[in-house]
Amino acid sequence: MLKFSKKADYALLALQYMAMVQYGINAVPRVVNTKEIAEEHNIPLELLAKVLQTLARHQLIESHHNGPKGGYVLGREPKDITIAQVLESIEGPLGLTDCSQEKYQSTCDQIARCNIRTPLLKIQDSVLQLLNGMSIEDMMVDESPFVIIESVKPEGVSS
Amino acid sequence: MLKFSKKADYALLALQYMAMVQYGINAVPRVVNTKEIAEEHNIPLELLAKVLQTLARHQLIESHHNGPKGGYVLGREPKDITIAQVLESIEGPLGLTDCSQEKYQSTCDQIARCNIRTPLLKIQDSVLQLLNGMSIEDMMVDESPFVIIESVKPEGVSS
DNA sequence: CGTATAGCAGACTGTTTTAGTCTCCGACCA
DNA sequence: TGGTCGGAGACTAAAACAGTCTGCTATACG
Repeated sequence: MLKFSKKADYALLALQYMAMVQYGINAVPRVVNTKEIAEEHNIPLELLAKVLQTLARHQLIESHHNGPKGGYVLGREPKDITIAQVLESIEGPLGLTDCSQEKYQSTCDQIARCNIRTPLLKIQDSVLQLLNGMSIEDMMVDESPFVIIESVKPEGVSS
Repeated sequence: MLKFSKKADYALLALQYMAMVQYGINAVPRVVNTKEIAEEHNIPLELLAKVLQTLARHQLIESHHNGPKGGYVLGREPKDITIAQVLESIEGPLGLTDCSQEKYQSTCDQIARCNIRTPLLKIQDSVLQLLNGMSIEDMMVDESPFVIIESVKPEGVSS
């Protein structure tokens, strides 16, 4: 179903929150800690903690390891944190198939006669481009200017 | 990682194969059975059987329930079978988050203060549009005209 | 000081999903 | 009438996911 994991959702929520605190209108930039975000968004504290640690390891956020006043701030401007980067930090390199990573090609039993690899890689590249074209900044608007994109379904899939 | 399931991969492989048999250059249209596809692509027979049954239930393919001469043919022209339709048949309605399906919104603990729903739905719509814009027909070319799309990565994610 | 609070790291657990198997059924053709 | 096909469901093993717990180090503050 191409679904994001909970961890990815939490990461995006947290980053959006931090962006609002630091760069939002009338914002008073400050360090935010895990607990604050967890309570704000009703996220299991320890799980969010792991997510934020991962984001810090990937330099999307900066940790201020300062005891009771510790916490995190964004590692760069919201516009420079793309959705793709967040997903890759949390879920690892993203690819529609295993064979999009060189090192896993050998594990595919179908590769010998696989005729769908190239078109699939093409799709994957478009998805990646899409996810890299959107950043945390785009998530900071209250009422996102929702562009109604006509879903081009030649024929519906009967259920 | 946004990966397709094995079943989805198998479905696409099978559909591409059937399309080549029926509509390929110099093709002699005929019914193909599960075994043939499984051997051709080195796919576990019984698993592929389930996949094809699902595709038949969704009318993407037609089953010819005719004993030893039974098998499947495409339910419509390759250009009218989009990747999105295949995925939805196999993996159910696709959405980046649970809350993209109305019925599951109530199960989300974050929805009260969720600021990322709208932008996420926007991304999802684009992905859907992408997957609906590509069909089995596009997978029939031997050397797919791979369009080099510059991956727009503002800044890399350090590992 | 020393204690409470913050992040860091990894082991651990329960649940769900995925991949794959097995069995039995009904239809059909020869 | 037996062998071969699709249809359907139960079943199992393994991996992924979500969440928890425990112990560690650093630091602010009283």
